[in-house]
Amino acid sequence: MENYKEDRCENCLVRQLNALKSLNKDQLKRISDSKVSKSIKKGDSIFEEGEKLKGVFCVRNGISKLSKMSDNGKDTIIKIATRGEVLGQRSVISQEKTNLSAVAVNDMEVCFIPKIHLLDSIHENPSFAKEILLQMAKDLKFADNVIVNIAQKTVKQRLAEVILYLNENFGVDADGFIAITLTREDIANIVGTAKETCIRTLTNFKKENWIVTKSKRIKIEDQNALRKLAENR
Amino acid sequence: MENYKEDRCENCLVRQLNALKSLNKDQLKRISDSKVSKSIKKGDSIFEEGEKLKGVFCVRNGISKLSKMSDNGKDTIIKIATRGEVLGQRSVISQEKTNLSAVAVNDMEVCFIPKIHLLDSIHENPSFAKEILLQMAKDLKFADNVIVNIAQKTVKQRLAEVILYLNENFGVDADGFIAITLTREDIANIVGTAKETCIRTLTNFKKENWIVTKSKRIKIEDQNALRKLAENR
DNA sequence: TAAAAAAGATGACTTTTGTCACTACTCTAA
DNA sequence: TTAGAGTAGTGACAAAAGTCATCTTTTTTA
Repeated sequence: MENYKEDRCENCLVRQLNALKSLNKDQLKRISDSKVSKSIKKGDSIFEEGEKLKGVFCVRNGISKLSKMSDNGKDTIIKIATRGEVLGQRSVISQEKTNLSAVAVNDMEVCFIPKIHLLDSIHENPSFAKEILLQMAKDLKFADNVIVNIAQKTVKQRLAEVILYLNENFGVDADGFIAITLTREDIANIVGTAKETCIRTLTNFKKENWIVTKSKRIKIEDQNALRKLAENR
Repeated sequence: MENYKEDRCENCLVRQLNALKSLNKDQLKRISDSKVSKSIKKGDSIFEEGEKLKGVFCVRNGISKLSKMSDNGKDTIIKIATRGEVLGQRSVISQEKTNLSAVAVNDMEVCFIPKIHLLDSIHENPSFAKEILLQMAKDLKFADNVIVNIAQKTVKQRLAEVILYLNENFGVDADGFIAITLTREDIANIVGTAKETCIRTLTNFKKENWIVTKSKRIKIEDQNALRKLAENR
């Protein structure tokens, strides 16, 4: 956690939570004043599973993968977080060690908000607390979906779903390629399969002309076909 | 939702949330007065996926399975809820249709608490809101674990884990059998596998003398062996 | 309490997925 | 600019899990 520098980061935490209106000026100022921002290099970790966090991290720029290690030594990526999203909320709220690791997928800028501010605001400001509740409710619903998908769908279907998800959430670049480049292994770790199986399935999609790849990058050519597969139709 | 009867159910919601101290007398009385209790027969549903709930349900007696249907028509059981647990919280808080179905595993008694009371208490009482936040944080952590397990472990390992979980959470009866009897299909739906695979794996465990079964009921004979398997040692 | 329904169990077979070993490509840092 | 590290891709094979059919046992209910 070295390398901090003072900085106003435009109240990213607050903005992300859509709760700007629910914090008064004093609270805002207090949070804003205490923030420090930090640069993180691609591949470096923001925090590691098992760490006790002193606050939350708000993504200003770049992309982070949140993953958890299984007993067999393999990682599963639980979530991909981008600009505006808050990392470490869950464990700060429950005052436990974090159950996830956060690693930068590309160069990032995050700002750190000491936990006292988060906890105080929750306690003093019901609307703020409610915003956080809503955020967690959303995460929970998402998690339920992931569980059902992994439990019931094939790798083929889950991979199709993940590609569609990435396409929808990160958009495409000028050439139409999905604007987030993950390694095949990362994708496999989101899908919950082996790297080789992931690559083979991508090859399969290419042969069907549903996608095109250019080294790491992926472009969707037939969204409907992917959707049909993912949704079992 | 017919068949209500007036009843004080000892503030189950409040008790479950460990937040008794955080509600004042007025709030307690208001919630207590508005509660209605209901009997639900084994196999009947409390609510169905997609319903808009008018409140939450607190389990007074019996066991409920919370499940979600996949596109392929197969159920996955996300959670087993018992005495003191609250059903429908997530969707009431986010004011959305529920993403899960709740079905009674055996005869149940639940009490219904109109959502207005939950929402009001959250807004008026920071400690109460925080208790709910903690509850959801816990659920979220649990969900993360389930995701990693389904993604990385074999059916054998997950089944061992589920048996240990049931044993720990529901205890054993006079003969040492786990005090919750689920069908093999229910167990398969928790593990996220086919009924036949589940049965075969149980047979396997029996041959290893790790468990004993008596029709539906299961007794653990070698907890260490199961744990070792589940934890990849 | 007997018939029907539901659930458990198992075999045979197929499909899916994982593992290991290796080659080829691509990016990055000296 | 080039060597080396990291990543993509593929084949061959093994293991895990799913499906379908069938029979037995248990549970429910008329």
